[in-house]
Amino acid sequence: MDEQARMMLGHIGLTGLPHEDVGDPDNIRKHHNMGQPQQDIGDILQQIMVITDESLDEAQARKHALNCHRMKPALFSVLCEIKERTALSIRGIQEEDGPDPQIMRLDNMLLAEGVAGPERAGASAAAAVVAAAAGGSPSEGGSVDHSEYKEKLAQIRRMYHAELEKYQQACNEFTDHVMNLLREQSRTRPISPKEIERMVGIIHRKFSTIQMQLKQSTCEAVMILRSRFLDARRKRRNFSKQAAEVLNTYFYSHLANPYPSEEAKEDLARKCSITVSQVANWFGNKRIRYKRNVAKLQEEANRYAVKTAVDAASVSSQASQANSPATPNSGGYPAQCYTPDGRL
DNA sequence: CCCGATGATTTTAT
DNA sequence: ATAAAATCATCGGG
Repeated sequence: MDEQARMMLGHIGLTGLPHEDVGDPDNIRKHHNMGQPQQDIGDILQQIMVITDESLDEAQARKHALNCHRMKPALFSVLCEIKERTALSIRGIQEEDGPDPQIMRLDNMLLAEGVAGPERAGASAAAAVVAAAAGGSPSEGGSVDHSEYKEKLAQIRRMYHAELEKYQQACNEFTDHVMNLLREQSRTRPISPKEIERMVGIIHRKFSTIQMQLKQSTCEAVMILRSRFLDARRKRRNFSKQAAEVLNTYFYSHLANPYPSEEAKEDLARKCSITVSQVANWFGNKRIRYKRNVAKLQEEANRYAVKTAVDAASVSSQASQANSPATPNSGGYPAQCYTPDGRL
């Protein structure tokens, strides 16, 4: 972890001390016009530079030595000045910390699915979702089918929470460590609380991207589980013969406008022992499939009409003028098409 | 086991 | 919000 912390500090440049500036004593003298022997400053700087490469115990001793060095206050002020000059470029980095729509989306989904949120309440919420998704089973034993689903969902939730806690803990640990490190270092170089805060923000963002991956994969797992157990297509049963009879009767007697009102749908649902949404599904399917069939059959009729017309024409080729209208379409056979009329 | 029928869901357009 | 269209997944007969 120490190694990581050091690397992170180095990468992010939170030190605020570009190496070129620090490593060059002449540069410092330019900034700070003091006639000290550059040997001293160079020595101190050298120690600072190597200190991060040492083990913690070793570094502890060195740090102590540095802190007691007679040049320390002067160096500190030099560092302050250098930092002041470089501060502008650091300020240039925009914080830009939005609520992140991606993670919000995932959070909402997990919450809705009952993976996140309270322990038991989550299960009931999920059950509610299940019931809603099923569109209200007619009389099917609902909870029986969902026991396995709920079990697996709980399993996912446990895993999710365990991982989340692990990440949280690691994040806190790491943050603490970095903050301690920065506080420690603030004795020898200028680090404002605001910068520490910024560092914490950076760390949290890093960890939150990891968290997002966790949430992403959890969402994926839940969706797979959902489709595996909850998709009503997987346990569909055909309606009874008489139900089909009732529905077809209504459809064909309202062929001009086969859009039953809400009331009519309720009536049909009652007669067929199915739900209103099932009635709506049925009519949706029926309309499109009837239309498709009509279109298909009509096209077929047209094809054959064309063919017979062509045949007839070629047979009676000696005839001076073809008297046929040459428009063999208009297969008015299933003329009862509901589409042309306005529906609304 | 193949294939069309069929109920349900998802996507698209208005 | 609603319906059409596309698609999915199962059923049921050959």
